[in-house]
Amino acid sequence: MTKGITRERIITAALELLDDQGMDALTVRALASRLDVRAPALYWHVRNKQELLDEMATEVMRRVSSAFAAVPPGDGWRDDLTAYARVLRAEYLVHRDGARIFSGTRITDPDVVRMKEPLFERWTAAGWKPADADDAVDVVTAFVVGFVIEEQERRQAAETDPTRYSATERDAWLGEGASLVKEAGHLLDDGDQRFERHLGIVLDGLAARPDA
Amino acid sequence: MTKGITRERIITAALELLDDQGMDALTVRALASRLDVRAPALYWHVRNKQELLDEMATEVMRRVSSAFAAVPPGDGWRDDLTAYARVLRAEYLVHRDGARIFSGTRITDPDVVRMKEPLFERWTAAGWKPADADDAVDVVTAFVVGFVIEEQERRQAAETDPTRYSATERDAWLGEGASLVKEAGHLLDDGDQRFERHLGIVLDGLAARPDA
DNA sequence: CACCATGCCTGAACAATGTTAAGTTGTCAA
DNA sequence: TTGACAACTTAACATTGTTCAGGCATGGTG
Repeated sequence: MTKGITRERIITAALELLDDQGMDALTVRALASRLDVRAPALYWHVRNKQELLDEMATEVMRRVSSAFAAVPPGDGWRDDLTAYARVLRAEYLVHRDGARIFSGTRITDPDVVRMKEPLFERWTAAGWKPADADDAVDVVTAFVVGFVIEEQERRQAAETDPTRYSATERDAWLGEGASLVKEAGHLLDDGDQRFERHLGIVLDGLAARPDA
Repeated sequence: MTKGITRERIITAALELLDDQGMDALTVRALASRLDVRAPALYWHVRNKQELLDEMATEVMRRVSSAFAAVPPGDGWRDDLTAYARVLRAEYLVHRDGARIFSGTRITDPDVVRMKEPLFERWTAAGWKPADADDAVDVVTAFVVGFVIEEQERRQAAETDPTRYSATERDAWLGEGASLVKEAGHLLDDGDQRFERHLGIVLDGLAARPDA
C-alpha cells in the first residue's frame, strides 16, 4: 500500500478487512497495519471507531444506492421494488454479517435517502400516495434486513458446525414429537429461490392494497 | 444481592444490566459487581462472554415462546401470526437494541423451536402444507426483526439527537429537491399503528397464496 | 534565503476489557 | 481428622480503543 491515507481509503480498507477476517479482527491496529501506518494515524482522519463504523455503513448504503440507480426503471412498482430488494440483499451478502452490522445504522449521506425520489415520482404518477410509497419501501426493507440476518447466521453456523444443519442431527436435537416442525425443516431450501418466494409474498401484500 | 451464583441468575442479571446501561456497559466486571462477586467467578458457570450472549438470546426467545403460549389460540392462521408478531416485537422492544442483538442468534434450547408445533398442527389441519407454514412463520419473523431494528435505531437516535428527526431539520439536511421524500417523511408515524399497518400488509401477502 | 505554520504521522503511554492461573475458603463424606 | 470437591478470590496477562507530545516534511511569507 502506498502511503498517504485518506478517509475514503480507510473506509474501503476497513470493509475489506471485515470481509477477510470478520468483525472481531476489525481492530484499529490491524486496519492501520493494512494501510501501512501506525494506529494513531487513523485518528487524524476519523474521530473514533464508532464514526468509522458509521461511515462504513453509509458507504455500503451508497453502493446499494448506486447499484440500484444502474438498474433500468422497471415496468411498475413491483419491478422496482423487486430490483431494490435484490440489490439490497446482494450488498449485505457481500460483507460478513452485513445485514446485522449495517442495518438500522444512521445514514450520514443525504444522497442515499434522496435515492427514493425517482421511485416515488413514478409511483405517485401511477396513483400511489406518498405515504403508501414510503410504507412500501419500508416494509420491503424490513423484510430484506430480517431475511438476510437469518440467512447469514445460518450460513455462518453451517461453516463452523456443519453437523448442526444436517437433517438427522437436527431431528435428534429436537427430540420426541414436533413431527411437523421436523418435516418442515427437511424441506427447508436455502438461498435465492427462498428469497424470491418470500419476497413475492411481501409484494403480494402490497398489491392487495386499495389503490395498488 | 445474596451470594451463591447460578447460571440463570447470571443471565437474568446480564439482561437487566443491558437494559439499564446498554450494550457497551455490559462488561464482565460490571456484571460480576452487580452479582456481588469478582469477575473471574463468572467463568465457573459460563465458558466465555460469547456463551453468555448466546444464553441471553436463548432466554429472550424462551420468553417469547412462553408469552406466546399464554395467548389463547386464535381464530385461524391470521390471528395466530398476528399474536406471534406482537409478542416477538414486544420482547425485542423490552431490551436495548434487542432486535439487533438477539435476532439471528443460535438458539440453544430445542423447546423454543418446538413451540411452532401446535401452530403447524392447526394450520395443516386447515389445509396448509408444512412448507407453507414454515414460510409463513419465517416471513413474519424476518419482517418483525427488520421492523424493530429500524424502530429501535430511530428511537435511540431521537434520544441522543432530538433535532435530527424534526421535520424542518430533516428537510434542510436533505437539501434541494426530493420533495416527495420530504412529504413522505412528514407523514411518518411511529410505533404501534405503523407496526400494525405494515404487519397487515405482510399478512395480506400470505393470504394471497393459493390455499390460504 | 530564513522562518515558521500547518498537515500528517510516530512512539509511548493510559485505562479498560476478556480471560487465565494459582491459591483460598467452605462443605460434606469417609 | 482428613481429604476431596465446588465455588470463589487475588493477581496477572495480552489486547483493545484512545490520547498526548513530539517529529518531519511541505509550502507559503517576511
